[in-house]
Amino acid sequence: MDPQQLRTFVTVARLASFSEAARELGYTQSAVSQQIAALEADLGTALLLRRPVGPTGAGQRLLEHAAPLLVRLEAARADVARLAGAPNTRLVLGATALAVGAALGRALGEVRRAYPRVEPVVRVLAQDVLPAQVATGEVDLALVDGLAAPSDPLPLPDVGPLRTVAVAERPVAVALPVGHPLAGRAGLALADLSAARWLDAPDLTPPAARLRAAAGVDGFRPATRYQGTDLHGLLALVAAGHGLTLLPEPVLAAAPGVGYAPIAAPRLVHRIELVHGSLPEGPAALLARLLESSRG
Amino acid sequence: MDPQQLRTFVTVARLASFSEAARELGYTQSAVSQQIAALEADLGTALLLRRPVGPTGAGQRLLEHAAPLLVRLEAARADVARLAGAPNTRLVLGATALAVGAALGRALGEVRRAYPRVEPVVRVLAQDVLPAQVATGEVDLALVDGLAAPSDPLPLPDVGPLRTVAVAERPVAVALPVGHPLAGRAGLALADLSAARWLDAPDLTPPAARLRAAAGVDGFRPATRYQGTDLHGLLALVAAGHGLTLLPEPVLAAAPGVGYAPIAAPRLVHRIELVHGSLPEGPAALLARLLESSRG
DNA sequence: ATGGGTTACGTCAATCGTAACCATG
DNA sequence: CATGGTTACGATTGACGTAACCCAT
Repeated sequence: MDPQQLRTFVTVARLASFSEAARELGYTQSAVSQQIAALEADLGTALLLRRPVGPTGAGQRLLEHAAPLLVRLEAARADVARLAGAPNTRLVLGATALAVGAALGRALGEVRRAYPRVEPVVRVLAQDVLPAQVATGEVDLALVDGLAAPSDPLPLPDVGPLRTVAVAERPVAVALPVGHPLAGRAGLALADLSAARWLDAPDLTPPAARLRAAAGVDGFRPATRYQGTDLHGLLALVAAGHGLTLLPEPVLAAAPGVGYAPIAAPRLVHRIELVHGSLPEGPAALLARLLESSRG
Repeated sequence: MDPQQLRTFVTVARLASFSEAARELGYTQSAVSQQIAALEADLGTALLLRRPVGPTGAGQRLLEHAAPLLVRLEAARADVARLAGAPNTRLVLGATALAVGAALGRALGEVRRAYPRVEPVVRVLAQDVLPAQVATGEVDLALVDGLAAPSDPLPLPDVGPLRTVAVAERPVAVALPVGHPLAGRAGLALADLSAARWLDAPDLTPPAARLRAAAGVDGFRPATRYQGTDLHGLLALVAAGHGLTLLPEPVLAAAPGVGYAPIAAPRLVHRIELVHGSLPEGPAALLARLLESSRG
């Protein structure tokens, strides 16, 4: 099972065409055909149906394995390259939207003082792609926010040997329109809110499925979906009564126009975790040290 | 980065010898040397120091990536083979020691009635190797027990696309010698026991590091280490006052000679999860269905 | 001098491209 | 009949083994 073969296999499957895949990979259509044939011979099964081109059952299974495999291969290469190559003088930070805050601002300031020549880049991305971006070296480190039980780490996809450290932990509250009867109430149970209308903002807050798992009950039916990473827009929808959302309490305390009530059960925290691989000396390593020690 | 090259690399590193690795892999010493050279050329760095043979820094990093990568490759192959090969007529179940219980016994009985010709095999293994065993097809499915927050899945190593379902969940209690002042006490907090003497039984109960993380405090210093998967021996040590252990409450309730006290905080459960890949029709699939529906 | 990793070189297999071929819509 | 995947074939590349080499105990 050559990685090359796996790459062309996933490409063919994605484009549903041998010739398109050949073009994208810089091969002849014939070479692609031969690679697929070799892979099928190696595994002893047909992987693709031809005309129209699509995965067989076995091909479907292989596809689920192949993508993470290729990510991990690239991650391995990036990891040794990091250690072998020139000392990194850039600083690219990946982060989920809610992970960018005052603590990061302070730390970034110190890094700019120490390395005046580097221009830090902050790239806001979805939670589930960040570990892969770190592993493959597309970002140097990442700040990921999410909900978890106090004792448990965030459930992040495992894409290789990465270090994960919590750098901030805040209580969780539900955002409400001002004047909502529940606003300000203490001891709220998440399960009691399962029948309410919820806002689904996948780039900012945990999805409904996660809420159901945390509360242990069904419900949390999303009424409106908010696509975007902008907090103000989401809060405006909350204020207008379009639904509820779970957010860190300090964020809601500082937001005008919305009320909130802390969630007491189940015991949940909003946590920001720093994800990074090995960091040779440089601005990225400094930023990691600052964030780890600031813890806030 | 050919998988073959990675395999010889990890073998050379493990045996600290080119010639030994060549013997184990069925190559010439020369071929091994050439493969390592090619890999080093590909990655642009020295990976091994010669005479004595050992990994360089970059080699160390690559080793951390290579082992899981090879496991996942084998898992991919096994997964398509499962779907392509002859319908599985065997039944090999992997399980951690505490996951083998009455519910499994009942389910296994039904499987034997439905498939009188198969001889089920139950293989007791450590928690952290079971997912890999499932992925690579060495066992058909696995029952894994462990501690977790009620809403969170067990923290298992991710070795590929596997399905995980909770099949049983029980309260957690601390095992104590009979007559211990805490025995029978309700509302015990785990953190209050951090200074006690603990038994470290890595094959049966969560390690000290996990307890520290769950309780959020230091401590849980292991006094005695118990290597083995036999519950009775461990309980005998508890009864003799050699230390405390965390176990499912029903197990302790049925054990003579030991007392116990349920843990109220943090909210933890002892859960048994079923781990399996795709299961073509056969005894393994039936057992999975039975376990999933019994939930006990 | 010997054990063990490297290098040179010959052989064989694998892979790619060109081009002829065939099947499906 | 045309688009697109397969097969045949020749050329190139790469991988392994033998054997000579070299370096460090």
